[in-house]
This record gives sequence, structure tokens and C-alpha cells, in this order.
Amino acid sequence: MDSVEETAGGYQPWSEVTPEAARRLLVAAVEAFAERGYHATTTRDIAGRAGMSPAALYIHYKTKEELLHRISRIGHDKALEILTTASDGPGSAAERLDAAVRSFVRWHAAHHTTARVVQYELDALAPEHRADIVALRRRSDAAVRRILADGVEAGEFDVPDVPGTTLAVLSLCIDVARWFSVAGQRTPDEVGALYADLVLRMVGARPAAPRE
Amino acid sequence: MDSVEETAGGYQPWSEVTPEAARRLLVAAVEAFAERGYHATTTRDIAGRAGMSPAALYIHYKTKEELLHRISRIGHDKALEILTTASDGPGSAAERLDAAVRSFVRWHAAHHTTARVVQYELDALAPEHRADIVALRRRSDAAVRRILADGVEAGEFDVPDVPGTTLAVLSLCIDVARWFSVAGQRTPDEVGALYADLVLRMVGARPAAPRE
DNA sequence: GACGACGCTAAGCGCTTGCTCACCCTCCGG
DNA sequence: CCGGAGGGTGAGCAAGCGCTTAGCGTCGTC
Repeated sequence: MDSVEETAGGYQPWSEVTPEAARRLLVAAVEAFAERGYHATTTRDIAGRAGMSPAALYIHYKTKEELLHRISRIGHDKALEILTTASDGPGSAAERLDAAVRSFVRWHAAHHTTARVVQYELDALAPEHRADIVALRRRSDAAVRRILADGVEAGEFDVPDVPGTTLAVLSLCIDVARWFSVAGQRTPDEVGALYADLVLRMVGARPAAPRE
Repeated sequence: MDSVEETAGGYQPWSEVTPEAARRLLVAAVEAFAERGYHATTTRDIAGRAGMSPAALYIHYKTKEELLHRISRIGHDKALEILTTASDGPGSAAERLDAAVRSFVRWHAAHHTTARVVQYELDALAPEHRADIVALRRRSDAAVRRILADGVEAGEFDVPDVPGTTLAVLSLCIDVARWFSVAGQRTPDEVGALYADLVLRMVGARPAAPRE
């Protein structure tokens, strides 16, 4: 597995996870969870990938579920940051929507192994942990909805159903994590560009967007 | 759980699964897999939901994985049938695309518990079993791509990247299974109508479609 | 150079898992 | 009234699970 290169070579090197051994375990867990799913992954497998004994995991994390929670939390923080940056940024609604979709999709493609865990292992979380993740997701939803609402108000967009379209846009972007690189041959940038274009069409963007 | 009503009251009553006890087990497995995921579901849980002892499962199915395979197979058959019916049907490309998305989405919403298992538990399948499911998915992809290609050729659609847009359309529809009814308040028909409209916008449909 | 503190391991506990097996009903043809 | 077949059960096996605990080596500190 060349996963070390992927995470170490790229950005987001999980720098917020501070004891180095804890970071190694977390990265190993991301790989394992993405590959086989949370429930099919054993603590022995995670520790093994990190080059440690099974017991080492419990020095840095109380349970296997806490590991998932940490991963989910960091990932959702990043996702929310991407969306709010675009949402609060300058430019027309179309430009902001383009930026939001483009960067959100690019992240899901480039970090599809992390994204897969973050987006598809939600209900393996304990109820309390799930609650604070769900709160983050609602804020992501709000960020996108705001762009759409702004665009409609400014007459830039034609969107009969703003909440429904918000849901569809987010759903479309998130699902990139499921299929990306299984199909191969597209770069994250290319997928981001394609999806930004498709979403602008979905909202019936009129002028503004300096593209195509 | 009122799942019995859902599957018995609606269409697709799993009538193709012939010994009645085997059908009860399969329906129980669909519920359990959709709720907790394949790996988190125990054979005791499945048998319990079907009102049987754990050992009864092995009279009708060789392994737990065979159960998943049967579910996946039936579901993918249904999904492919829906798409090819629309794809081979009469009407303009826009009308056929509308029908395809509308019915495909409606199915994913109405049978979201089945769809969730079918679409998101693929890699719990054994390699040989996965292979024949993947073949079915490729045919689904081809059905949608054909509609798009027809529309472009006829000058009805404006689609720069047909394979990429095909992927996006299918991805959008499939992901309905993930979020539907968790959010609540929309009927399968409403989601189908919304999504058909969004997809027609994505492909830049010009005239034809007698809608909106 | 004694000494905790810390990061880690070997061994293993208690429990659950997928699955099996010996046996038991119930039905039905003769 | 018998007998065999097939759907079903209770008990349980081997293996694997998440997690714990006793102890070990290696530090920095005085």
C-alpha cells in the first residue's frame, strides 16, 4: 500500500493529531476503514498496519469507536471549512457556487479514502458522537443553501426548490467519494471542474460565471 | 418495525424467492443489513427477525454472504430493468431521460432500505459474486449513456462530457438511497420529479420535455 | 546511578461470531 | 399404522473479537 505517500506527500497530513504514534494509528485506521468498512476492520489490523502490537492502540484511544469519531470529526471540520470559505467568499453567487462545488469535490476525490470513512460510516458512531457530527453536517447544508438563496434573490439562479436542490448538490458531491478511483482515469481537478459546470446548470445560472 | 407492511403492501414482494420461509429470512436480512450494515448484522439477528432459530438460516442459504448476494442480485436486476425500460422506450431523448431518472429515483426512495443494501454493501460480496453484480452495473451505465448520446446526436442535449455526466447522473440517483427518509417529508414521487428536472437541466435539454 | 514516567508488548480473558450436528416434530403415501 | 423425507430446533464448537493487565525497556532528572 502506498498510502503513506498519499497522506504524507499531499496536504492534510493529519498534523492536528499530535503524538506521532497516535497519528500513525489514525492513518492506519483510515486506510482500513475505507478498505473494508468500520465493522469489518479489527483492532489487530489497525495496529498491524501501524507496525504496533494490538494493545498499543489502547494507549492512545479508549476504544475503536473513538478512533472513528476522531477521524469523522477532523474530516467534517475540513469539509465544513471548505464550504464556508466558498460561501463567505467574494464574488457573485455563481462564482461562489462554482468555488464551493469545485473545491468540495476536489477534496472528496483527492482524499477519497478519508472521505469514504467520513461520509459512509456515520452510523457506526455512538449516539452522542453522532450528534455532534450531525450538527456539523447541518452547517454544511446551511452554507450551500445560503449560496443558492443569494443567487435566487439576485436573479442569477432559477431554483424552484432551494432545500431540495441543496440536498441534491451536496449528495452529488459527497457520492464522489464512493466511486472515485475505482473507475480511475480522472484527476480530482477534472472531476471538480465537471461537477461545478453540472451544478451551475442545475441552478440555471444566467450570467456572471466566467466559464464556457 | 412496520417493514412487513412496506414490502408486502407495496409492489416487489420478493415473489421470486420461493420457499416462504426463505423469503421471510431474506426480507429480515434486508432490514437488518439496511439498518446496521452487513458486517454488523449477525445471523442470529436475521433469524430472530424472521421468527426462527439461528440454525434455520442454513437450511435455506449456505452462508450469510449468499443471502447478501441474492438480495444484491435481485435488486440490481430490478434497477437495470427500470433503466433499460426507459432507455428503450418511445419518445425523445429528453422524455426518455426524464422517465429514467424519475422511475430510478422513485425506486431508490420507495425501497430505500433494499436500495441501501444493494448499492452500499457491494464490497462485502465474495469476489466471484461481486463480478456478476458489476457486470449488471455496467449495463445500467450503458443504458443511461445511450440516452445521453442519443440526445447529443439529435441536438437536444448539450453535454461536453458524456461518460462523466452519465456517472454523475447515476451517482446522484443512487445516493438517494443514503439520505431518503432520514430527512423525511418528501414522497418518492416528489423526489423523482425534482431530480428529473435537475438532470434535464444538467444536460441542457432544449425543447421536447413537456414539463415545467 | 537509582528512579519513576512513559510507550509499548506478550499473553490472555470473557464474549460473540458464523456455522454444524444430533435430534425432533409434522406431514403424507402405502 | 408405519416409515421416510424435509423443515425446524437446542446445544455447542472453533475461531476471532474488543479490550485488559502485568511486566519490560528506555528515557530524562536529580
